[in-house]
Amino acid sequence: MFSIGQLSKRTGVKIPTIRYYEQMGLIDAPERSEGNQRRYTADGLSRLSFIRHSRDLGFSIEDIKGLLSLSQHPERPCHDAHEIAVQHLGAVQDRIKKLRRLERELKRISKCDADSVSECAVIETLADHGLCETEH
Amino acid sequence: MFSIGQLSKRTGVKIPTIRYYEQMGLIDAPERSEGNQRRYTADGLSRLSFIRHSRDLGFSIEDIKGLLSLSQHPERPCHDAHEIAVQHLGAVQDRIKKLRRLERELKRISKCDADSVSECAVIETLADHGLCETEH
DNA sequence: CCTTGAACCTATAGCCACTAGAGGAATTAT
DNA sequence: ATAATTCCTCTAGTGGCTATAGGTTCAAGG
Repeated sequence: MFSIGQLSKRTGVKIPTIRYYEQMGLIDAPERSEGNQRRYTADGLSRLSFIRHSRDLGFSIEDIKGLLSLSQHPERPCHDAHEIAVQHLGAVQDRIKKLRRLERELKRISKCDADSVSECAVIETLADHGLCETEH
Repeated sequence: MFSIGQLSKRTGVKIPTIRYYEQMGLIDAPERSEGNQRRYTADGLSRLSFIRHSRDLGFSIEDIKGLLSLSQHPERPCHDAHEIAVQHLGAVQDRIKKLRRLERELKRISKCDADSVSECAVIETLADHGLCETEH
């Protein structure tokens, strides 16, 4: 039996976040001590680790609800889990593309060696989209 | 003189967002028509374009306030603008790194060809961080 | 057994950068 | 003149937390 603080330390999820997940229905309300404090089992620990890990990978709370309910039904085909992962992969690749364009742009404009703002490439580029090298 | 709708079309910034920027002090409150509707000048247009562009590049509202006040004082050294841009570049590069690790991970786990969830790599990987190839 | 201090409880509000909706007034086109 | 569209303000909601206030319970030391 873990207290919420112990659970937090073991999973790296902050205490208010754990309570938030409970409220959002991601984790079941655990048993309570006589004094009404939450007491978690190993099950709760692994479920929270699953959530933590999924959040690290950028899945939304809604996605995770889906993934969790899948993981609870091992007999079902894993098609749905793939769909969620693949869809997420697409979104991630999009974000990477955009960020790399942005990186190029920022590198370019921060090379500026002007003395005053009037000739500064940072300001100029921000003011005039036409000066950009790439679309974003 | 543009109405807020025309300004929105020209800059691609949604109407409620323009009003939000006004509230946040990013743009000055414009003149009003007799019937109390906002009327913008070319100045307002270019300022909003600047903001739009900066947001596209991922600068925060606070960053943009700084950049705007710099752009308003062309005699000042552009050191500060650089600092903002360079700092932002660092953050962008960090995000890219994380996303690329994540991409690898998602590619790996979505190759799974199991029939049921019980052997599915997606679920397994999410449940057990130890199976990951990379840190994240 | 009693005290102290840490950890816990609930409930509420705040963060960012918007977005949506209600209910009404002004403008524009026909 | 009327109808359609755009505009106004105000309030509340989004996601995923985080912080605060004011109180209760728990575990360890004396």
